[in-house]
Order: sequence, then structure tokens, then C-alpha cells
Amino acid sequence: MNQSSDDPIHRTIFHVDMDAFFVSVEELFDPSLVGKPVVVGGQREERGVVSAASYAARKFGVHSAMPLRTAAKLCPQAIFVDGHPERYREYSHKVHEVLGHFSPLVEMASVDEAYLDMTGTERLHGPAMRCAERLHAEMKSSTQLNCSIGIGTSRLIAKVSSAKAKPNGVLWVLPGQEARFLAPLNVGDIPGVGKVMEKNLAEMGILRVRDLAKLDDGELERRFGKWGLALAGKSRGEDAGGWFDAAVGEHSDPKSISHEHTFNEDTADRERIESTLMRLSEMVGRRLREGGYFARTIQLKLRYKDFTTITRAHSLEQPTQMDHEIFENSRRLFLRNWKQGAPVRLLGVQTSNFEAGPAQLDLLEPARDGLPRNDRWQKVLAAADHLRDKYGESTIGLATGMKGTFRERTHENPASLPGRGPEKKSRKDERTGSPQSHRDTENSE
DNA sequence: TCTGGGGTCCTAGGACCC
DNA sequence: TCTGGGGTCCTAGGACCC
Repeated sequence: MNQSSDDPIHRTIFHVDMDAFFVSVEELFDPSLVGKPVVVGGQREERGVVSAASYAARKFGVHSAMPLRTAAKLCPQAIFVDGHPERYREYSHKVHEVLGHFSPLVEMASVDEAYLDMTGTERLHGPAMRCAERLHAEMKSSTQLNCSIGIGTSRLIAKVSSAKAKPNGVLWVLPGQEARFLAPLNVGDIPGVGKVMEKNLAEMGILRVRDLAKLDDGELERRFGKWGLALAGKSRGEDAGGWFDAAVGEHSDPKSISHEHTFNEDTADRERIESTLMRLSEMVGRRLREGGYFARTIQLKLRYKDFTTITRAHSLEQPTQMDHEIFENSRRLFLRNWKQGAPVRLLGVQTSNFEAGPAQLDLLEPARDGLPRNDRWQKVLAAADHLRDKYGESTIGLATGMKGTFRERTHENPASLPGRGPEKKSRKDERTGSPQSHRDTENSE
């Protein structure tokens, strides 16, 4: 095989990550927030965690996933802001649109983060670095938002380098330099290595990626199984294992759809619990119908006051997308497993094991148990969905859902966006000697 | 300090079948 | 009457990510 510039032996992947996304969007709606310590995710006394913190707030040690009350103690002067998922969705679309100008192969990994396969676009867009700079500038002018861009031969390298480029920078790891780039980093900088794995590795004396790279693959596999093997590959910058291996831009169907709710105060009130289960079942059912999915497995999640959490699942003979079936099953699971009288902190309803719709025959079966037939139910639900679209979420609630549903304050949390959560805290300015790097210094004009 | 919500993937044991 | 081996499905739990 002869190689030319059109036939590269490696891929060129961009990872584009928006800087302090939620906070930056909130600043666009309320410019008085600019430059101040801002915490997005809820009010200071609420039960919940930080979704995003401004750089000014981070200076006080505030970071995402931290309890709001802790953040309030660390930084009493911080401004606490409720999240606005619709705003983030709107800006996420704008981001997506900008990215589309640079590659047809764009994959939004979450609301504020995307991978682009830029392989072979040199002729069109010029060298990677120049292209990234243009992208960076266009992102700012089109959305008013800053981003950081990592460039590498794999998703892994692109992702790690974008984190090192933060804030508002571009970092390119040249082909062939992957191992050198990773060597001095902490093992925890590798996506997929969390607290637990980091601790396990530390106990073996492995702190940096270079220590990891010294071990042979067999050793890692023996100690950590399949994951260990993937880790060995990662230490060399390879997209080893699972999701990372997938081509950029391949849309895949969801594997599960769920909703959960943490009560403002723990409760043992059965009515309140059941109406919450109803509401969660309706939300799940609705999304199943929107996506055209039929679920065979329904799972209940139950968290007590002391944070002990159990899940209990049941698989149906025929897959469903109907509220009442989801509700009846989760209710049964609840009643069978609840330690009667024990205060409940959280309830969750999850559906999974998606299949094609139920057999047509089933729809034609006569009514059982005096219930309307399923096809009638489908019509009722479709009508309810329509009403909710038109007049808002509070218009319609079926049966139990009506009773106590809206007693609980439904506080829209930014993290309730699909695939979105707290922004990873960036250990900023820890950037190491990189083959080629550049940072916008004249930001925030 | 008291810990959200929505996901993915992996492991491991038991049931069940051949 | 002392105990196989593989495959698949189901369930529960946990690490991890944003």
C-alpha cells in the first residue's frame, strides 16, 4: 500500500470541549455573573450537587459533583443558580452546527463535548493546527462561547489533550508522540480510571502512566481482567476497548431509559411514594414512545435514608412502552422489597432490554381483567402526550399520578439532560511539555 | 460535607438447557 | 451416593462518565 496525504496511516481526531459550559451559558443570559464565583445546580441549602462552577468559584475548591452545601461553605460569596436544561440544549445545537462546518463526522459525546474525525481533510481545511484555530474562532464568534480542542490519532489522545488544553486552548499531540505525551500524566487522567482504580494502582506503586506502560499486558489482565488489558492499550494511547473503538459519528440506540427522583426530605408515606413512581413511569413511558422503543425489563431503584441502595428488576414476556405496565411492575417491585416504614430517599424507574414492538396478535387479543385493550391504551397515551406537548407537563396525569405528583417540587436540574452531568474538574495549567501547543491568551475580550 | 440524574459497561452467581 | 461442561438468560451490584 502506498501512502499519500490522502491515505494516512493514522486518524486525525479532534475532541472539542466547551469551557465551563453551563456557567458560560448562564453568563450570556445574565452578564452580571461574568467574572464572579458562580455555582450552577441549585440553591445553597438544597439537597444536590454542583453541576458546574465558574473558574472564580473553582479557586475556592468548588468543583462539580460536590454537594451544594459544601460548596456554600467553601465559598459563601458564591452566586447559586438553578440550571436551565433548555438553554443548554439550545446552545448545544449551536455548537453542533458550527462543528458541522468542519467535518461530516461529528459525534456529540454530551451536551458540551464532541469528537470530530478530521482524517483526510487537510486538502480542504489545511493542517490540523490551523484548522483547529479556525474552528476555535468560529465557535467563539457564532456562539460567544469558549472551547478547548485536543487533537490526536485516537479519541483517547484527543480527549486527554483537550483536558490539558483547558481553558480556551488548543493542543495537538503529533503522531508518534502519544506515549511520550501520556508518560508523565497521572493514571487518573486516563478516561475510565476513576477513584477506585486509581487507588488500586497506587497500592501497586503505579501513579503515572509511565509506570503503567512498564507493566506487561498479561500482568494487568490477571489483576484487573478485561479492563486491565484495555488499560494497557490506553497507556500507549490506543482506543482500546468498548466505546472508544467505535468510529466517530456512528449513532447508536440507547440501551436503557430511566428517571429517578430524590425527595427533598426522606419519606415513608406510601401514597407519596406511589404517586412518585407513577410520575416516573409516565416520564419513562413517554420517552419510550417518543423513541419508538419497547422495553422488556423494568427496574426499580430504591435508596434509603442511610444511602443504602438496592435495585430490583423484572422481565416481561412481551415488551412494553405503556405507563401503566411500567407503573404496575415498579410498584410491585417496590412493595415486595421495601422495608415497611423505612424512610425513602430516592426512587428510580429504569427500562431496558429493548426489542421490536409486541406481537401484532397481542394487540388484537380481547380485554383481560376488565382493562381496555392495549391498542386503546396506545391511543389514550398518544393523546396525553399530545396534550402535554401543547399545554405543558402539568396538564395530564394518569390515575395515581394526579394525586401527589406536583406536591413534590420538580426542580429542573441541568444534569437531567440526557448524557450530561457535571463538568470534569480540570487540573488546569498542569500542562506538560507537549510536542506542539498553543493557547489563546487574548480571551474574554 | 452529606452525597443529583441520566447513562454505559463489566462481573458474578444461579437457573436452565443440552 | 457425591457431582461435567458449555451456552444463554436473568438479576444485582458497582465503577465510571458527563
